[in-house]
Amino acid sequence: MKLTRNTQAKTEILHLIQKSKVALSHAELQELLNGLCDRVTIYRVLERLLTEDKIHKAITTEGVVKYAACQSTEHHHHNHVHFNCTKCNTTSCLDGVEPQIQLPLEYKVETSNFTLSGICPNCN
Amino acid sequence: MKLTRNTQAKTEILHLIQKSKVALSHAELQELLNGLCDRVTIYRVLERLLTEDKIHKAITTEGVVKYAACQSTEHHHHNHVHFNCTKCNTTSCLDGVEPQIQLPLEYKVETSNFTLSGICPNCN
DNA sequence: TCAATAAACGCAACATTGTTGCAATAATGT
DNA sequence: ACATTATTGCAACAATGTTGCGTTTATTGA
Repeated sequence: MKLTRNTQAKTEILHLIQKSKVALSHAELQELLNGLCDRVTIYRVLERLLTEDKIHKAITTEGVVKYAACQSTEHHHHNHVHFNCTKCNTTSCLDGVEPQIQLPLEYKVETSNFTLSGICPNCN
Repeated sequence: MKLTRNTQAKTEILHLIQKSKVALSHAELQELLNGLCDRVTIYRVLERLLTEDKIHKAITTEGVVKYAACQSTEHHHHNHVHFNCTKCNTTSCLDGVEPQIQLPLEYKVETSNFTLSGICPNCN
């Protein structure tokens, strides 16, 4: 495996994502980082964290890309559901929920994205 | 209901989406339209077609927004699954497939987006 | 501990995608 | 055919994402 270094930017970005209850967009991370590193660096760090399986993508029903920490490293399924609240504009993982889908065998699934949008319990 | 006019751009864009077997992005539509109308008009027409329920959005696992025609106007469910082939880079509706999701009652779902990514039967 | 190495960074410049205001145009009802 | 107003084109802008390159810095081994 290729060497990947734990830089200040990478450490801080991962911490931010991990301690956040909701998935964060690039713009939100940039805000939180408050100039600690360059815009471009954020993109590159996120790319690295994705390939290292430290974080995963959640895509809202509007097409906005957000990032969330991967939980249990052990049997962590990426095919869980994300919920995007249109009121507080947060996206979070519904960890318990796993969608059941029966699709024709000819399809080979590699990645998936399930996102529901609406009103979350907090805003209800 | 407010008046909406059937302009040349709107008619052509809807035709393109309807006769296409796969969902089309804004960029792909612009290419196909070959200068028939402005970039901005395409955005506005798509917006109108969405509110008129003539088309619906499909969002790839990469966050790219694509548009597909709504099929049977009668009992057309928008919570079907889209499949995005990473080889031929097409996104299409899996009309028969409907995901089963049990989520806590406190969540009020308004819209949803289910997208699988991988290899489609044609590229297999 | 320190020097060598290459991963990671900052910056600038660019590409793509989406939005807004306003004057000109064209689709509809009469 | 005409008046009304939805729709368009254009220009300008904002937001988002990418690339190249010279510099910095985290790591490894002497």
